[in-house]
Amino acid sequence: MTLQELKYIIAVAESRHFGRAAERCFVSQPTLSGQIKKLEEELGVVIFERTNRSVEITPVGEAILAHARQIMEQADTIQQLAQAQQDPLAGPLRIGAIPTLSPYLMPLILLPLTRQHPQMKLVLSEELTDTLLERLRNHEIDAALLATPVSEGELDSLALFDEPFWIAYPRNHPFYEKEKITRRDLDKENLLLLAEGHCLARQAMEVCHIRERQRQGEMADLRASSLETLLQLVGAGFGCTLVPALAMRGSWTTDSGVVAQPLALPDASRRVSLVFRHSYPRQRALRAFAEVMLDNLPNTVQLVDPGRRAKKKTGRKQ
Amino acid sequence: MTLQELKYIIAVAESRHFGRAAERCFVSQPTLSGQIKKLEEELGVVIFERTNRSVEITPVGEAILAHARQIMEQADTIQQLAQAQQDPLAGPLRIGAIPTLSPYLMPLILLPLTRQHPQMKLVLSEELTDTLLERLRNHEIDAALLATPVSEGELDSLALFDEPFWIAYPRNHPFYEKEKITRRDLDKENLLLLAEGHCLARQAMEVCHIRERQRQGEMADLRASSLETLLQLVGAGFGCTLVPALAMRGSWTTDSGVVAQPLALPDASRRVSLVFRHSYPRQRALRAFAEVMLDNLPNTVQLVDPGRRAKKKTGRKQ
DNA sequence: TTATATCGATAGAGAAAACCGATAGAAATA
DNA sequence: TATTTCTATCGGTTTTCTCTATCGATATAA
Repeated sequence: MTLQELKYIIAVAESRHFGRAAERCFVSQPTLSGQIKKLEEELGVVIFERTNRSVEITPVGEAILAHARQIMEQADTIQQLAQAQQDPLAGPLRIGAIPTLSPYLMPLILLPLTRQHPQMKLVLSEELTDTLLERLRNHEIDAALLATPVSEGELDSLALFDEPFWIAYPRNHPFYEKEKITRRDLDKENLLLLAEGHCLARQAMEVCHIRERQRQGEMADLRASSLETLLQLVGAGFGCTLVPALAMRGSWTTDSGVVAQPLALPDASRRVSLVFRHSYPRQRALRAFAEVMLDNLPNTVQLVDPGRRAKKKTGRKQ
Repeated sequence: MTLQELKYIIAVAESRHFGRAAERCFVSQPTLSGQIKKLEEELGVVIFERTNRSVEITPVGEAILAHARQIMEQADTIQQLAQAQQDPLAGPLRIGAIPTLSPYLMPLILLPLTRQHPQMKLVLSEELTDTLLERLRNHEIDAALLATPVSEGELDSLALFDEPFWIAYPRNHPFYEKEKITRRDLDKENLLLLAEGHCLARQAMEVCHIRERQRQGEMADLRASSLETLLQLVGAGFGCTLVPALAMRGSWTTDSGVVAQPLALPDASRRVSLVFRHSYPRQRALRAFAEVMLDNLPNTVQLVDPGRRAKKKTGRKQ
């Protein structure tokens, strides 16, 4: 049995004429006759009772026809499903992001995204890097916004931007007087860190040349579970900390006694990338998503493609 | 899209392994890979996301799969429909019969039929010859029991038996004294006839050498609408009439003052045949039906195949 | 009755496809 | 590094589908 054969019997049943049915199916009449005969032989059933001047469907034929119509309907639905999917942006895109990035980046891009790609739907999740990588491998999410590099064989990543780390300290702190804060300044400080598992904690230690062991002894009991908590701790005078630039776009200085200022260190930043499975089929959708992100980032971050901002402006003028 | 391709994606989805799926479909792995790739290209959609060590179905693939399963289910149903139909006796057989035959023949065969072919279902109808022929042409019935010959190009007929005409007359009629009734006797009689349209009326006139015109003038007002009525008229003394042998198997003589006796005329009979469309596909079912009929006829009729009764008896002894 | 037209079935040839075995290529495992 | 395990790819073969041309039967028209 073939979908084609079912199409043929539907055509014959509706036109009650082999010639016209063949025409409707864009095949010759012998082709159609042959195929129907083949189907009838395969099923061992006569579907059409035909003489030279009449084609009538048998009772079994009628029953078969009903199912054939349903099959063709289902097949149509499959075609339509595929068609709807053709727009690579359509269909929900499941994106995960790390907690030190998601709450500050997503608000910047959600509105522009719905403006530029109204058909695109996002399903967001916020998890630690390791969890995101596992969900990525399990096909539970389509892509993740991470601080890279991450070592994963079957994952590809698209580098988006470098996000500098700022130093946050209480207003009564000596840093408040300084214009430039160097690494030597940092070495003397009590650096507050995020809880285990946050990549930002490890990166902050690297920037400040703090070794794991040294840290553990010192202040294992003072690790915050979120950036917001961390800044509360800073405001309460427990120390200072490194925060990613995007988290500092509010008016933290005036509100809570916490001052943030850029670090005068060349490598005090993290590279944010969009990570996805090497075999992921809708990479065009991901790229469109990334484009919108890059077009809506503040100047506090440096795009990996430095020519991008210029391009964007000239693009708008044309 | 092909039913085969849908089978393939179902197999891959269920085994999550191209090699094993191919094995399950009795094809080689390259064949299956190629077919799935072709389907994906045709739909413009990736159904399976595959790496060297994992095969995962995409969300669209999942949706397509659901419909594919429904399609295969419908296809299975078609196969089963055809299978059930394979028994040519199964499925209702729509049989029409003329009114002068049906009430006397059918009671003889219904019981033996259900005994011999329990799966066979009959749908009976009783109409005049012309109506039956038209319903036959319109595919509203599958076969008709008629007095033949009937001139119809696209119809075939299977001759069953010759049913003699008997003469029925009131008990006080001079025929009661006679042992043999010849055509010369008939000529003098007032012959009652069935209403227009009954083939029996025409046949009776032919047997008695009555011409149409002559008849019309004489007794246009005395034509019965059924054999029962006709016999009532005979009993009431309005004349005598010809009745087919099967209608005379009861005890008419004693009950109603009507006497029936065979005619001593060689051609005073009608040939009863099973008539069906030349293109009718279930002729084996008809033949089985005819066999049961022939095996259960009384000796008052002559089978067309004279060796039949003997065969039947020897058959039972073995 | 004889020509003409219509319709489905059939025959033979050509084109398309499905399929297979062998093998490449990539990744994990030993 | 060698081996194993997968899927993808490559030629070549076989099957199937499709075509044109034609037959045979029937109905219509002359």
